[in-house]
Amino acid sequence: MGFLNGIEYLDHLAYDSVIFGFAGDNLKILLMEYHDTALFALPGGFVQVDEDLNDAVRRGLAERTGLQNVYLEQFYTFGDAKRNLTGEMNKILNANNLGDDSVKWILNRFVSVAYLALINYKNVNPRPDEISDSCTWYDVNNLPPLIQDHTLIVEKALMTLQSQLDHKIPIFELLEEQFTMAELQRVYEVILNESLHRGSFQRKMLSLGILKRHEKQFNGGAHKAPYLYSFLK
Amino acid sequence: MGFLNGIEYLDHLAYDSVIFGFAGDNLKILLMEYHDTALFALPGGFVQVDEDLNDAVRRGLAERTGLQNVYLEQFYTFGDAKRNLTGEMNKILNANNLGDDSVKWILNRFVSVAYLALINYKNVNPRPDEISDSCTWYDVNNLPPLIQDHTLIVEKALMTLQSQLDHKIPIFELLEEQFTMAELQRVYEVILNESLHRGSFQRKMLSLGILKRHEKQFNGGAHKAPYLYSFLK
DNA sequence: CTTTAATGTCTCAAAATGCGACAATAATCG
DNA sequence: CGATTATTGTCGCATTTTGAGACATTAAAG
Repeated sequence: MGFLNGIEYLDHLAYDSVIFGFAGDNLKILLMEYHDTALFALPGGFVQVDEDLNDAVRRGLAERTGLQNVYLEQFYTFGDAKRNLTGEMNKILNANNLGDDSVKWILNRFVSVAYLALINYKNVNPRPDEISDSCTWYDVNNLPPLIQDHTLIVEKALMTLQSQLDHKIPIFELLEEQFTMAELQRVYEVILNESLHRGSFQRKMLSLGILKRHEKQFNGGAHKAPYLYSFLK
Repeated sequence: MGFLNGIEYLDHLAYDSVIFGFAGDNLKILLMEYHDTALFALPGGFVQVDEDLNDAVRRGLAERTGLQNVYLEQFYTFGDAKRNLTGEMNKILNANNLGDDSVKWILNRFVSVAYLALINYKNVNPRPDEISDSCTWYDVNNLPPLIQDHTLIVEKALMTLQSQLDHKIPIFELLEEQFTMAELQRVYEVILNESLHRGSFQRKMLSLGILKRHEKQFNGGAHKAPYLYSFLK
């Protein structure tokens, strides 16, 4: 077991979360930068000895974003023996004056269970923890270099999103309560990384019977004002 | 850490494998029965301290089935704090005279990474390990009661199979090198748990361009002899 | 008032799908 | 040995889904 701030955690087990938001025209994820290291990482954490794995991830997510009840899905567990580079972790520990023996367990090998979350960009107030300078949004197609195998984790998260876009993923978690058809289409296009035909997309979405149409908005933009939609539930 | 037969394993981390085969007209999975306990479980194991998680699972699979290079896919990690019922494990340890302190670590909480495998029923020679009486096939729709949350693990494996049947799953791993269209259709029907229209299924499969048609077989059965097919690769 | 560009909808062709029907075939049985 | 029977491969047809362009509508900009 390992201790951190007096709390006991399972050794060798961690989680990392790929937290997706949608802003402007692009998918973003939350990244943390550690003090004085220029090392970027996915927000992650450890599992307390009597805590459900899923609860641990929700706890960490709430601490980082202030959000409860977000859409959260486990997608893969990364367990290569060599995935933990002790050099990087040493640098982080030293920069934070955490070099004493009581936290040496953090340098051990860790198997990490990876989760993806879909959240509304605007509802979030990212909060860095004690050992990180920042916790901010980065464009998924323009990430800084990440520690360990975190780039691979992000790639796998994206693949999971793509493969599940048709069925299971509640895309509305990424959008405002009300949104235009163009915004919805843009989310699909960014996740699938391909452009879709406007007419066909609109017809398909409306035929699914999952959208409620509201009055037209007067959004101040030029040209014909679009309807607003929301997801039925 | 924990030791077993002089080998060191990561504590708190295990894997379980749902090994699918297709025989007669049904999906089957491999289950183990522990000595003198009437307890059934999925074949599983532990991860050595310097071993990749995926390698550990392949090692265990080879030991149980004698097979190398099988299709293997990680599908979920089960991490509830209460998923390990010490009563069941105690019973198993006692029945095997393993009650001494050196294996008490097995009674700890374990997070288990679950894998599914697709293998050819006929190529397998299931081998029980030291603490199990048997390692044999059971019809997926008629399983004995399983320990811990293993029934849940099987259900999730089946759901994963269903959701991936269209895209990613190499179904041919379940079949002989050559097979009839009726056999292939039966595999789909069993996994999807619904009957399919014969003509449409044949047309669809042939249109995919992934099948090679061979000469007709003389299978000794009555009626018109069907073509044999194999998957292109 | 005209221009411009985004929006909602429609039409048409092409493709995919559901479902039944038909002829061909090979073992079985009278 | 010929008729029966059940299975197979294929086809036809109606229906549904999809891809792509076209049109009128609309609201801001010039």
